[in-house]
Order: sequence, then C-alpha cells, then structure tokens
Amino acid sequence: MRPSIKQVALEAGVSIATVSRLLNKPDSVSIDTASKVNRAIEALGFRPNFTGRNLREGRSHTVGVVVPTLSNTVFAQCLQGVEIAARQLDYSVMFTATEYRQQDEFAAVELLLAHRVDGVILTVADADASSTLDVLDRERIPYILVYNQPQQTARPSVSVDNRAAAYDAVIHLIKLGHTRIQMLAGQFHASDRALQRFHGYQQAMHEHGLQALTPIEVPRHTSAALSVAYLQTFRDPLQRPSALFCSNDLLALSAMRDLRALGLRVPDDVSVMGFDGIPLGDLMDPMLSSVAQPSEQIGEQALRALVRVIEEPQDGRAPATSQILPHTVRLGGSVRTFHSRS
Amino acid sequence: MRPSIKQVALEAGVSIATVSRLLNKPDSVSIDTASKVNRAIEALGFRPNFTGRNLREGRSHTVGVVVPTLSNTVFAQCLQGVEIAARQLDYSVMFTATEYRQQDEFAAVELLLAHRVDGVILTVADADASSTLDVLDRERIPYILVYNQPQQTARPSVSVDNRAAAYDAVIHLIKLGHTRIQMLAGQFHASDRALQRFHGYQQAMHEHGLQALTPIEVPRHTSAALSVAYLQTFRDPLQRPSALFCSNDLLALSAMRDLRALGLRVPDDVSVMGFDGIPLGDLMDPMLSSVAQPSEQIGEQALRALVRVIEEPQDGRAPATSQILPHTVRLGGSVRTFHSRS
DNA sequence: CTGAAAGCGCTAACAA
DNA sequence: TTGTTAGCGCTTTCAG
Repeated sequence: MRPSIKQVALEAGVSIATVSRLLNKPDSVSIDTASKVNRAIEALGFRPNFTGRNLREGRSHTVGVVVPTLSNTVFAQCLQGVEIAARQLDYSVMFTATEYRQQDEFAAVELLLAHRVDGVILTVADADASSTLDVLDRERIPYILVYNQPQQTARPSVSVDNRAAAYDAVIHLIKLGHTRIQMLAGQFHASDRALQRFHGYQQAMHEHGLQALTPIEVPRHTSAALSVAYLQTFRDPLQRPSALFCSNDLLALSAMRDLRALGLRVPDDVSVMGFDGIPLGDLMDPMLSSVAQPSEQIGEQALRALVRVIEEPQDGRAPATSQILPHTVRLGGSVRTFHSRS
Repeated sequence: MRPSIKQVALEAGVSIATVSRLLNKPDSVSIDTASKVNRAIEALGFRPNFTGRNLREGRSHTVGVVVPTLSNTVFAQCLQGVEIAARQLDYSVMFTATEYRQQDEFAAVELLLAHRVDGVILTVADADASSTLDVLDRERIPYILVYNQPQQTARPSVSVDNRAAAYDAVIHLIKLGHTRIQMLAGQFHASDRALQRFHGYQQAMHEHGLQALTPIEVPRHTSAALSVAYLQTFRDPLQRPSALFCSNDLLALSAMRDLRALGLRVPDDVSVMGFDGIPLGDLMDPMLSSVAQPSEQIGEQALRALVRVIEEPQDGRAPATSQILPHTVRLGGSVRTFHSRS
C-alpha cells in the first residue's frame, strides 16, 4: 500500500497531526520539524490521499459535469472552459454524458452525488420540467445550468439569450430580403434551447408580417447517414424557402452538405444560417453564418459561479443567480441577399 | 448533513452491517429485513457515500483522463468513448487537459493520483521520454496511453499505426501523380505522433525516389488568426508543392482556408490530405481527404483495457498490452490527380 | 509548537 | 441471517 501520513509521521518521528498541519498550514509548524517531515515525505514518496480528507471534510473539491454529448463541439468547448477554471480554483472535474437521453440524466447526477461532488454543472433536455433538477433543488445541492435558460423556474444558469439570439439571426436574414425562411431543428423535446430559438424565429417573422413556416425537426443520426429525405420539398424552387435557419451549426453544416447533394448551391439557391458559432464554421467554404455563443466562457463562468456558491460561508439561500452572456451574429458566405425571383 | 447508513440502520432498527450488506449483496439479507431497510432508505432519501467505500476499499471506481485539449475533436471523441465504456463498467471519469504544455502533464497526473483514481488514460507529448510516465511505471499505477505509440519503451497504448497510416496517405498522393509533396505539422516537440507521421511520409517519399521536403511546422494558434505567413512560398507555382499532407485535420482545414485566402484553389492548385478523419471533414466542400483513426473506439478500448488491468486478480506484472487499431484512408475532393505542368 | 484522540461513512472479518 | 467491531487516511478540537 501507498504510504499515509502515518508512515510519514513514523519516519519523521512526529505525530500524524504535525504531518497534517505541515500539509495544510505550513506556518503552524516549526522550521526544523518542517524540514524533518518534508524529508520523510520525500523519502517515502508520500502523496496525500484525498479520499481521507474528503471523508473527513464532507466535501470533495470536485464538481460534476453532465452534458448531452461531446460529439457536438459546443459541449466539448464548454467542458474545456469548466476544466480550465476548475484547475485554477483547485477543483477537479468528473464528467458524464447523457447522449441526449433524458432518462439518463437522473442516473448521471445520482452517480455524481454518490461521489459527493460539491456541485454540478449540467445541460438538461428541459430545464423547466426536470425531475433531476427537482432533486438537486430539494436536496440543496449547488448546481448551475449551462445552455439551458429556464423560463418558468428560477434556476441558476449561464447561457446566451436563446430567443433573442435566434431573433437577431432571423432579422438578419429578413434584412437581406428573405421572406420564406424555414427553421431546421433537432428534436425539440430533447432541447429546450431549440424550442426557445424557434420562438425567436417566430417572433422575428411575425413582427415583419411574414409567415412562420413549420420547422423541420430532424432526428439525431441524420448527420451520419446522408439522408436527404427531409429536404425533398427543396426540389421545387417555388416551394422551397430561400433561407434556412438551423438550431445548431452541426445541423447547418449537414444541411449544406445535403443541399449540395441535391444539386442546390449555398448561398445562391438557399442561404444557410447556423447557431453556436463553432470554430470550424470559419474554415468552411463558404464560411458559415451563425450566431455565436461563447461556449468556453459559458463553462468557465458556470464553474466560477458554482464555486462561489459552494464556498459561500452562509449556507442560507444560495443566490442562484442566472447569467446571460452576449451572443454575436457572425457573417459568412453561407448567407446572401435575396432578390425576388419574379 | 446527508443521511449515512447509520441513520438508515437506526431508522430500520437493524445494524449498519445489515444496511451495508443490502447495498452490496442483497441476497445475503432476509426478505423482510430487506424491505424494512429499503423503506428506511426511501424515507431518508439515503444515497450511499462512495467516499467512505473508497477509503475502505482503497480504490475509487474512477479513472483519470489527461489529454492535451478538447478543442481538437479527436480528443473530445476519445473522451466520449472512454466515458461511455466507463459507464457500462460502473466507473466514473475524472478529466483534465494539459493544453499541450508538457510541464502540466505531471501536475495533472499528480492531482488524479491524489484523488486515488484506479488508473489513468492519457496522451502525452512524448511517450518515450516522459517523466510522468516514469512515475506511473515506478509506482505501478495502471495506465494506458491513447494516440501515443511508444517506440523505445514497452508502454501500454491504444492507437493507430501512425507511421503506416501516414505512409498510406502519402502513397495515395504519389499514386495520383504527385511528386512534390510537403508535410504540414504542429510542433513536433508537442506531439510524438506528428513526428511518427513525418517518418511515414519520409519513408513513402524515399521508397519512390522522391525528395522529402522540409516539413512546415506551424505553432499553435495559427488556426485562430488568419496568418498565411507560413504559406508564403506557395505564391510561386513553380516552388509550391502540388500536395500538402497535414498531421491533423484541423491543420488541413486551416490550410485550405489559408490557401483560399491566397487565391489558390483546392484541389486544383494544391491537393490537401489530412489526418484524423474528424466527422466535420465530411461536411466540407470539397470533402477533406484524410486518414481516419477511430477515436471513440480508441477511448473505449483504452478504458476496457485499463479496467482489465485494474481488476486483474494477480497484481503481478500488468500485461501492459498495446493495441493498434486499423486506420482507413478516406477519399474526398480535397485531393485530385496531378498532371505534370510541363 | 506539538501530540492524543475522536470520528467522517463504509466494508469485512468474526461471532453469535 | 444478523450484529459487533476495527480500521481505511485524514483533519481538528483539546491539552499540554
């Protein structure tokens, strides 16, 4: 077995309390006992065992992260932000994915809680109706949502204003002369963000006297196989929208590929606008227009806010503050002005 | 404080041992005590505290993962694979990134070890000369490398055959008639894989009597700013290579963007071949040619191999087995046949 | 400045 | 089948 403070104490000829003190508040131990102990630590290759400390302190200096998937760059970047900030604040990160299965959210959080993480950062399918979050609330476990932006409930979150961001994106298309704009989205039931973005789309359309079209909801996996079935209506130039607003960049990029497969050109035949602003969008040709959210920052801010709550001296009501980060409409060649065909 | 088995025992009128038994081997407790205890667990909202179990058992049912960054999809996918497999085998995942700083590898692993992870999965800058791995070896801590493919040392790893994969990619270009093929790589000192790939490139060139050109080593960050300085030589049609072999897809995609900025067309003026086979490469236009490695599988296999070692009944020499997964050359429009300009 | 001792939650002998 | 008990590594009173 690996050495514990006990062996170190023995080796140094001091008590375990002294070793512990040296580790935690080095000032409280005399200069020469310190060096004695340090020598022993060195000699034994001692490494403190956090398990013991955690058990004793009732906390783990670890936060849990639960996101749908890492296949979407957005969540990978967010996790990256969380991890970087965590490292700075001396926290570790335990990570889990749900693969967009709402029923897995609960188990994921339960596991994290069994590990006694000090708090959790998560993205759920529906932040306003989540039994998982109910548990967290009930048990007063510090948590903070990322990407989710609860409407009915006062749950702490870090996100962009999804509705406003989508609104801005659609307005941009409208200003370019588009009138037939359709939305392409993942399954709404798996993403409340997508639904909020759809509301932003609707609002923009209505405010400009335009008809909101039925959104195209594509199942997961679509991006894997080249299935252009969902774009069949696009064959007819009179039928198809002149612009497609996609609820995320992955979808937008897939759509662009599928449109090409159909023989349609972007942006000449159809303009495409995404959401997320993933870095690779800039490397496309044409560059993907998108409304960008600062994913890494979202993760970073979430971690900082979470730690703030965790280390709150009073355990009274956690401030549960929500944060809206700014989005930016990023212009690329995937969108162009629309000139009426008549 | 949250309820412990002690409160549960009290509530159910049994001993803590009985509660523990119900939790671990439910068969060893009578049917009606079981229900009594279960009722108590329910009533108290009891959740086992792994910290206690971990301390007692001397293991954590947790593995650590250390990769350079999550900004490169490849590592995100790998982590995804690790996490999925871990969940299936009842392990949790603690994650850290080094941001390609070799000097951070050590601290990352130390932190993980302080948490007493049962093993670690990692990608290091140089697997053959890593003091971090020396520590792991010396202390007999189960670990397994991903992407790294040690040459001098017999360290366990899961990867593709980097040299052979690069060789295949370059052969492909040669077969298409290219003779001036140059390699574009990240900093070799930060990635032994890149260097191995360069060796594959050299071998392919030499075997075909072609001159291996000096590789272009681009610093990190290049992809962020549009800095085409490293491609200045490409201005001269007689000077520039007809094909670019990039040590990873991110680099390839950036290069394509930068070539466009220079007014060069891919593949008409320059063919571009990547390495990794990231999913988004398929969504590009033209599709990125690349030699694909199965990243998610790499993560999954690594986790399984690691758990196998961890749960090894004998703690004798860990089998330390390395695994080479198959790569595949994926053809896309970013590469075309080369017809001599004369 | 240092030591003795209790106890965090849990599992696993060992006894009954 | 169940209970008693020791102890995993650590921090933290409380005494000295």
